[in-house]
Amino acid sequence: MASYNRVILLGNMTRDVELRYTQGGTAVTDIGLAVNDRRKSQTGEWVDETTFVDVTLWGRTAEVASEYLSKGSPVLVEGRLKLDTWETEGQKRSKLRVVCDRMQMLGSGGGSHREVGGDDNSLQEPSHHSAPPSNPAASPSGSRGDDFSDPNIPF
Amino acid sequence: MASYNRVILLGNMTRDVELRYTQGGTAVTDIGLAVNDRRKSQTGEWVDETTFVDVTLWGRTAEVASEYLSKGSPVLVEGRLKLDTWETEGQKRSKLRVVCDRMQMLGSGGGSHREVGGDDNSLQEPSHHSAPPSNPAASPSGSRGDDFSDPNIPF
Amino acid sequence: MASYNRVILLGNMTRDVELRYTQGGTAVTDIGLAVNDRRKSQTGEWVDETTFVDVTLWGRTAEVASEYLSKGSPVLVEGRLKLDTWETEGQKRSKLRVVCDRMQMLGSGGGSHREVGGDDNSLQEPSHHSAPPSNPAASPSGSRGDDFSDPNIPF
Amino acid sequence: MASYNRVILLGNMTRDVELRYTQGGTAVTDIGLAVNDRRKSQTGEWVDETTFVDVTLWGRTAEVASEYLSKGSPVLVEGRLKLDTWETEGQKRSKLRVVCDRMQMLGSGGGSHREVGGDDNSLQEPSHHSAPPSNPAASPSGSRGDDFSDPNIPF
DNA sequence: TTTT
DNA sequence: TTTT
Repeated sequence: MASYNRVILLGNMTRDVELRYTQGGTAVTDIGLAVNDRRKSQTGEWVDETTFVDVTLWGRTAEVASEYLSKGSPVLVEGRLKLDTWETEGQKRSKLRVVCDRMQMLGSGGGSHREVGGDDNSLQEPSHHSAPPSNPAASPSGSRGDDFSDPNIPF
Repeated sequence: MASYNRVILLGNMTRDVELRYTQGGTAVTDIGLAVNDRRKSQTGEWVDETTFVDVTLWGRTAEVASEYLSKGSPVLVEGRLKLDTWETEGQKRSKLRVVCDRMQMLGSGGGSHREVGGDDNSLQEPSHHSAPPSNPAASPSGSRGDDFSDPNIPF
Repeated sequence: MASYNRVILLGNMTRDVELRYTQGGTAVTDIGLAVNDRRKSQTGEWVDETTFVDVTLWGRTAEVASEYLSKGSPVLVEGRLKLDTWETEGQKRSKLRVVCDRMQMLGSGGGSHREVGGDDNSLQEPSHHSAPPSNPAASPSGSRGDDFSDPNIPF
Repeated sequence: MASYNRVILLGNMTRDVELRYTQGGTAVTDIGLAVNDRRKSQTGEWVDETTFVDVTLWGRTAEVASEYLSKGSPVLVEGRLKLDTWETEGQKRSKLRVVCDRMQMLGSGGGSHREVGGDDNSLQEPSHHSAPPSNPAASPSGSRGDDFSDPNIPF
């Protein structure tokens, strides 16, 4: 019953980013990632083995990728495996891809520190994402600062 | 400049959960985890090596842990390393712990499927946590269902 | 140029283990894993989303799986994504699977502590796998104990 | 009983590498890693939070680090948490560090593809690391090539 | 004890 | 300070 699903990939983008938008206005994109692995063959030479993976980025992560990344860019993504299934001419088909939770750009050029996705990284309310939605009064935006002033929580 | 920080531990709790609350009303707790590793010694016997780690849980995750877990419970946590630093008698001290993003209970008894933390796992807006806060109109809660009806996004 | 490829899955086996052997006598098997994820739908109910993944186990790991696991068994695997490619009727096809480096059984019944794969977990020579093969004299099996007696390395 | 222990860090080295050797001739080093995290403070500014971690590298991995890395170098390490314990003046002390299984250099300058640690990445015998060392006859080096020619194993 |  |  228990389960866990985590993928961490560091590779290079195989194409430029093409942003789409849902009807609700949320940005989405499927980037292609090439993850290289060099392994020694039986004859002793090094053989490159490349794994091509499609990675879906949502929301702000997709927009940041679109703005800063392009074909060839190195990038680290963290996410989960997802299985898409569909039918073509009566044939069941399926494909694994990664849905990204977090993206870390690794551009050698830029010096910008950018990680997107995951929680919103706010210090004062580190776990707002797991706060009970049924009790919005527990963390109104106006009172968030209170948490941080708690002397017992040196977060 | 780029960075990444990820820890995944599966172990047993070394004590019961003691919930605390910040002034803002957010639940917090530091659980103790014992992670066992069995390694072969030089004489060929198996030697157990245990790593004890303190893991901080926030918000709903802390509450769920408090409700369902106790000393001895197996649990999987995902999070990041965090360094606490302080001074005692003029001595600088520091300690690594883990701040949990996600928790997965592994109780052999219960059949309940429970994973907490991370995003809120809502299908219709998978990355709301990374949505641009500066543009709330782009994803008002009343229109979230729209995203899901988008025919081009078989998420 | 840099790359990294890591997958960690916890799920249940979708079928029994069928061991095969290479001509060289190495055991191998492809297990099926069902990784469940429960997410909240737009209407508020919990929807189960299952990701089916094929995972290849090699050597001792395959043998242990064959001995202890069967359809339904919970298991945690760590490995990397691998892309298989082939042609069917002139059509290029490909499929992602996971090649397992490490397996951890999670059977609620058994109390046996078993993790297989990865290094051989020998305390006295923790990194023999990355020892220089060009200098076998540096770590002959007969002298391995020496490492452990090194007073400066409280490993 | 089950356990899992995995850490993945990407950061910058806080000092140059100082190689040591065990009596058995195995290289070892403890590198310092600074892992930066930028989080938004309650007042809306970005605050940098740095986690300093000691990471132990063994064998070939230590040597490669010593050769190619220095203070400031970006590097990705994968390993496990380990708890060191000792006594000072009757006081029990302990410290968490990471023992590295795998290292990936991320030098912006070099174009060299280098990952060290883990298995030896040989295509023809992917899981030799989990082969029973007590039975070398099961995989003599002379017969390793056979595995690869197995038509049923498109590894 | 600290890196970008 | 410790869990199975």
